[in-house]
Amino acid sequence: MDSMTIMVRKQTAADQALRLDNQICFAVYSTAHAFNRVYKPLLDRLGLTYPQYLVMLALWERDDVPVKDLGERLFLDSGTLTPLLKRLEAAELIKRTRSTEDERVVLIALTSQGHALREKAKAVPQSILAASDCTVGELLAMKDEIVALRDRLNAVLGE
Amino acid sequence: MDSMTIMVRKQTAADQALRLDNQICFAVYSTAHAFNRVYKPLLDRLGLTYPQYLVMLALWERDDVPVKDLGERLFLDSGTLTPLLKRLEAAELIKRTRSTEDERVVLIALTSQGHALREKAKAVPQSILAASDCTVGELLAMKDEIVALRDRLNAVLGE
DNA sequence: CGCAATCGAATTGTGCACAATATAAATTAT
DNA sequence: ATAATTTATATTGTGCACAATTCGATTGCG
Repeated sequence: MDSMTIMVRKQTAADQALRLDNQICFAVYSTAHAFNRVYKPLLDRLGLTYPQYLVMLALWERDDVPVKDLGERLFLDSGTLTPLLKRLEAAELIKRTRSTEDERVVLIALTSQGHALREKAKAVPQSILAASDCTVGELLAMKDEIVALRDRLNAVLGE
Repeated sequence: MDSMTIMVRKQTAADQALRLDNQICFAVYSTAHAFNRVYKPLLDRLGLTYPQYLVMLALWERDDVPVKDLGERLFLDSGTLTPLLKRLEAAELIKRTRSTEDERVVLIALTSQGHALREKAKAVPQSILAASDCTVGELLAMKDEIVALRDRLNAVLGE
């Protein structure tokens, strides 16, 4: 009966551990979807998807950069970025040009329309802040915790 | 010059607000990807993707449930779940059967292999906990904050 | 110098994620 | 009971996301 009790306790601990890890990862996963759904109607007006919006945000801070650079800033690879960037080029928000110095790299630059879209995009953040129903301070604190977690996870991936 | 100063200040505030909201949503978005990448090698051994793993976790807690139920628990719709569940059925982890009481609903039940996979899955959470490099308490606190944020976002979507 | 190794993008194939639509079954209203 | 509406799932089309592979350009090493 002792050994049986121990077995039952071990199973319970494993179950709870599994449940815990799931809850945290699932919390992040489902919150990302929730954000996406809140952003969607706002970004529809700009003609952007959320990943495209992220790319534009990155480019508004610094453009004329290689695809590789964008990928490192956004944690995305060329398999994701290449078709996305082609769609942004088709929408005439960016221009893709091969570097003359190194023919392997493709430089991404904003068009005048791409720059102009920044003004319209300024309406977006207030709506999100309102939807989150948090103070700026609370969100900043959460962000720092989440980023710290992300960076530890990414550190494990880099061995 | 006064009016110009005001304009400049307004622009700076808008820029910062936009940057802030971006950082929080992007933090969640990029952390979800980081989790996915950490899970992948572990779940490969089980023959599951991360969304499939979430479905299995939900079913291990309660199965013989309609697709609708799963969708509500995971915040996913039938367009996502139907093909995913068909793949799990092809892998012989679940069985999909029309309810006899209400022919509209499809009930999802675990097969014996589906139940059995639970034992192998218990190896997963420890690795994730180790990768996160956090204490259980820290992760629980973060989870609660993130879930609270998610629920507020979802509340806005439901009007 | 020449050639292997590396590098940056692009391509291919699989699997979500969701909007919009379709369809069949059940419920409600008339 | 028949029509209109609602409900649960399935289908279609678009757009990520990433592993694996390919390809041309560049770098390094002997």
